[in-house]
Amino acid sequence: MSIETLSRKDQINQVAQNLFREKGYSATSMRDLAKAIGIEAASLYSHIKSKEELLQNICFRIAAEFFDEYDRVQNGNADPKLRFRHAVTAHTRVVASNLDASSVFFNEWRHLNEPSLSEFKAQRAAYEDRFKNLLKEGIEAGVFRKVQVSFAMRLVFSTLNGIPTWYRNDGALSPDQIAEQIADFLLEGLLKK
Amino acid sequence: MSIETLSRKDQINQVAQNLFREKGYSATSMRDLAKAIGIEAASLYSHIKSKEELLQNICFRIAAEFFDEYDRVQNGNADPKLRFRHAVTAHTRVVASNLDASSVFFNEWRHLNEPSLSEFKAQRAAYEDRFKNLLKEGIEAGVFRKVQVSFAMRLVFSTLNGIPTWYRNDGALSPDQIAEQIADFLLEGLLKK
DNA sequence: TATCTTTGCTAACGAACGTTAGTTTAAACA
DNA sequence: TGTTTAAACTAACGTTCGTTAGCAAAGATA
Repeated sequence: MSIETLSRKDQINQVAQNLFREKGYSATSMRDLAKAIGIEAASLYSHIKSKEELLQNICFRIAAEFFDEYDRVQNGNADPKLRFRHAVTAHTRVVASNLDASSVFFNEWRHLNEPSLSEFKAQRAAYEDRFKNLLKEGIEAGVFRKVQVSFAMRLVFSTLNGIPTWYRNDGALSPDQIAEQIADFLLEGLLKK
Repeated sequence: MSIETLSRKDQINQVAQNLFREKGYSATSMRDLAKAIGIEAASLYSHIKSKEELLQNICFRIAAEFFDEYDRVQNGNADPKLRFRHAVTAHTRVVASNLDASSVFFNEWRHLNEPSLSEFKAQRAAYEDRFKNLLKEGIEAGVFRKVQVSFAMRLVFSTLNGIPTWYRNDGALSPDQIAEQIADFLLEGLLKK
């Protein structure tokens, strides 16, 4: 969907995602946002309630995408290695296909106020727990090395959540391609066997 | 060195590191900073030139630490695997021992103005090149899998630069300990061999 | 065409921003 | 002790902030 066919409200959300990512939430003024769209700052308020509402929408929409994509690829039948791979590739695809929103999700969530802030943290913790369980199952099945589950989960998410710092979705590598390569990297490591 | 024995200027830098990390550079006001120290905002300017000078000092001091620690552990004699391990553990130690400054270095550098911004990017690129070369040597020596060097470097730094999002230097795990474990993770991967 | 609703505008509010000027206090030194 | 210097203070500057009020234009509906 090109940007011209979006409703103004959707357009505001999309441009806000991009500006919040590039400049940060606090350093992005409503006048910056309005100017990027081509209207006056006050006109934004015909479509949105507040600046923070924009941040909330961005953070919780992409959070829902993470959950949805995870649930879609976890049918519960596969072995631990494959289930972990599916989770990693699902997460990677969501990030790589939504670079602006993901960046905001990873870096700007702290500017949420209560009660959104607590809700955000709760959802994130629940999502992280799913990956911890996958790691635990892999270790118990003897497929993964005996690493600390919580520690490994943090390293995995560090790797995945850094994607927006370097990946450009410009056709050179598709989201699906980097998803598979990142899964290989996490599972196999750098060393040749 | 406890915070009481610091010069006021060093104290300002230290508190600024912490606030810039916790709230972000733009969301941290000079009044916030002054209040955390226990003086008035205007009094800060007896010791510093500007808010941006604080950011510059933080970013370039930790950048120098990265280079220094890298150079210290690279004597050039070791094999590719060990040289890579030394680079990773050196980087990790600097991050884990300077969580506030590292966070600012990773996340707030974009608020630098020219010419500091270009200088920052140049230094970072030079540092990243050292890791790319280590990866290239490891692949050519047949020790590392044949991955894209630039891609692997990005994944490595994503893993390392995410440390401040989860690590607390509270004695449970020392910087040296996580450095070794992270190096294992990057080299060996999750799968049991 | 007449009416209603949506979407934009200009103007402005009160608050917070980084920073400067000018002054007072405290510390260091003669 | 008297003098100099460093480091704090109060007050305020011009700017920008998110947001609101009130009004005009444009589009949809009757």
